[in-house]
Amino acid sequence: MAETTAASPKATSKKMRRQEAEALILAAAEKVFAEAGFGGATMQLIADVAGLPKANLHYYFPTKELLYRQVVQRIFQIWLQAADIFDQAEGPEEGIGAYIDAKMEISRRHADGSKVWASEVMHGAPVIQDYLETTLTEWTTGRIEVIERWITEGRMAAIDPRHLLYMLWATTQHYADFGHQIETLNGGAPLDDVQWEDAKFNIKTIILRGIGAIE
Amino acid sequence: MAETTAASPKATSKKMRRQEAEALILAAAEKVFAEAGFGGATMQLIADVAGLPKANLHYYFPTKELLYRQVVQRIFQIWLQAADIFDQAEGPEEGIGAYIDAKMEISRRHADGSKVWASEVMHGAPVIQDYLETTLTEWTTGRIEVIERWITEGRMAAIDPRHLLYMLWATTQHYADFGHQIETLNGGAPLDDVQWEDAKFNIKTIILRGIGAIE
DNA sequence: GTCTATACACTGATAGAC
DNA sequence: GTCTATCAGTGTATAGAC
Repeated sequence: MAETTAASPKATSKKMRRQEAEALILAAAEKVFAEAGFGGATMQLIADVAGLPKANLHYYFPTKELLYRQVVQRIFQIWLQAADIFDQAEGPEEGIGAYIDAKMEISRRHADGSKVWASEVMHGAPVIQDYLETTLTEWTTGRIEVIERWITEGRMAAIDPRHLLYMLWATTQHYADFGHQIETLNGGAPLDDVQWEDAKFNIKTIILRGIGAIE
Repeated sequence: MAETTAASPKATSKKMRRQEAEALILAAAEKVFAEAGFGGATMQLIADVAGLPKANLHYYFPTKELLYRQVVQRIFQIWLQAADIFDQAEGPEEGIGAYIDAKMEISRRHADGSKVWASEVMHGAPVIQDYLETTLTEWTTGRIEVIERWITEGRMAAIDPRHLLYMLWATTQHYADFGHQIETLNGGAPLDDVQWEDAKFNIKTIILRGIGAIE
């Protein structure tokens, strides 16, 4: 289906639609915020990465903080999306295993987002604090109940669900947040496909065996 | 033993010795860099926290980057000091167990330092890259050999030592770097003594059992 | 909607009195 | 060694032409 009228010269090609411009800016912002932090990032640099004049950024996102806020909220959504897998599972081996796979995939595909998230939390979550207190707290409580049920059913050892969750978050996100360190220890090269599979396999093996979900 | 001469009115009380002033500034800097990141930290704020005029900072540390560099290097030393424990052990249960205890203690006592370190690595290690390529790489290689020997001796399962180390780093440092998130999920209160012991115990249980070092 | 030019605030760093 | 006053540079944000 064509635009409202094909006669309009400012249809789709030259004039970017609002949504496209915003997505372009958000992508550039995520990259720059990840590399330089909120304080180190400049609107000028974000504009350069996006290939737009600086003033355009302020047209779509009035302030730097508002732009940052949107970036963080987007990441939080991705962070939560991996949660669904947890619920659909019928046991710890499947549920936690799939959760590790999903979070590792996020660390690989959205490394910049993960870093922005880490930075935000490290600095006391000035923007996302309300989400931590509501959405994240509720999600965590729900998952703790699931794990406790698995323990009661004798499908895994009686470990503290809270510390297990922290270990899952820490370990998977480490591959994004500390990716530079891992890359350096890997001889300067990013992990290849095989190494990522190795990482997933090792993590799953240690944790699932550690909680008594597998032999 | 008194100062060179007790007659000097600017002996010890009023006139801070160089070492003391530097330590005071470094402590304030670590706190501010941890809370705001390198870009977000200001020399003015560091000065305020240290209780000194801004110009004094530039007297002891000519530039902001040099001050930051010293903070990062100090943290790296603490990071490495926990390594010794690893070597003195005669098996994985003792060695890795003690290493977890030591790194958790660092996360608790030097949370700010851990955050500065995390931030530095996340942003591509602009200051500490040479240490990653030399000291850290050598340390890691040495520890991998130890773990491989333990595997050969049948004292633990055949997991990839590299990913085990990453898991150890990630999990222990998470309690410092994501301390704010953990605190929020703990009802807004920092972990108390018992909870820290719980954390250590759960981590050790899962990992040591996960690598087949204990039942 | 897009972009150039610019206002205004802040920051790192220094000069120079004490 | 310590501190006040200040400079030069940079950053966010906006005004206003197109």
